[in-house]
Amino acid sequence: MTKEHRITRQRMVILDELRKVSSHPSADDMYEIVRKILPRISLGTVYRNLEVLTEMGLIRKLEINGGVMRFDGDVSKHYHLNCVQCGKVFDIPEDEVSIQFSSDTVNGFHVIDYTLNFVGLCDKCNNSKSA
Amino acid sequence: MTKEHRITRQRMVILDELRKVSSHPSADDMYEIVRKILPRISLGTVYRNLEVLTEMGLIRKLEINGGVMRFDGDVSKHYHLNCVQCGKVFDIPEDEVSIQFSSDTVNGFHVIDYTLNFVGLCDKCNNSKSA
DNA sequence: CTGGATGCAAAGGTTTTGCACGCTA
DNA sequence: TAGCGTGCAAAACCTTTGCATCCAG
Repeated sequence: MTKEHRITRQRMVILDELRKVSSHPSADDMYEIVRKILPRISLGTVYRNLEVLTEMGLIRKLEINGGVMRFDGDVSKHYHLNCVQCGKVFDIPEDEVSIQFSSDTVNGFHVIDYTLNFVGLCDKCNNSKSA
Repeated sequence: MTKEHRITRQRMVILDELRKVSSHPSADDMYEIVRKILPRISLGTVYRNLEVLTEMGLIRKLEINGGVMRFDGDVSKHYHLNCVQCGKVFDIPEDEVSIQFSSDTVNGFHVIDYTLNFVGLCDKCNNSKSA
């Protein structure tokens, strides 16, 4: 049978805090955030829980720009834009983008899922650039 | 002015070999491939050249599934599918997919580029699964 | 010749893991 | 009470970098 997942204080706090922020933090960012509430938590525990929560479908793991993994407490369908100027990651609602491919079979391959990430300039950086 | 880039034997062999394969190799894969031709080449040189060749636009750097970086000698526009079964990466021609968003401004963001990767089953794995 | 490129090895940064103890269910 | 989870620290991994030497232009 599937492995049992207990609700520990650490796991709960990590999930709660991740859901509060919109910054798409890295594991280390989460470590710093959670440490303010649970000062004795270890980085390993943060990594392990982010992994477990991802498996459970409660959070999403993002691979935005080849570097570190980022995490998202919002599991609803949406895309991301990585600002080349400030490096921050922003949400792009699903309905802003239209993507189509031959149902579940593209070029002989059975498509299960896809990831779509945008690279560009956020509102703030775009304005300060033209100023 | 822009930094000069010399044509060294190592750089040439790396580019040639990458163009020959369709496996989207990692830096370490490339190291093993190139080592058969230049046994004394170092891993650092492979990394440095893959970086330079990417800057020069002669190859592409791919971030397929959060793990290691992979490289592609084909710089024409196309997408990739990562097979969940065998882990290999396959090309998907541009015309198999249609993607649209509000020109260069999506949700207030200035879009410069985007990456689209598919996850699924390759032809081979899909067939052996149903067998 | 000049300075970009290489080989080697060490360092850097992120993520994983072994182990003894703690705590949830 | 069983065994999953935790804290700590070491290890594993991938990638970058310092340095003396080499070589392309």
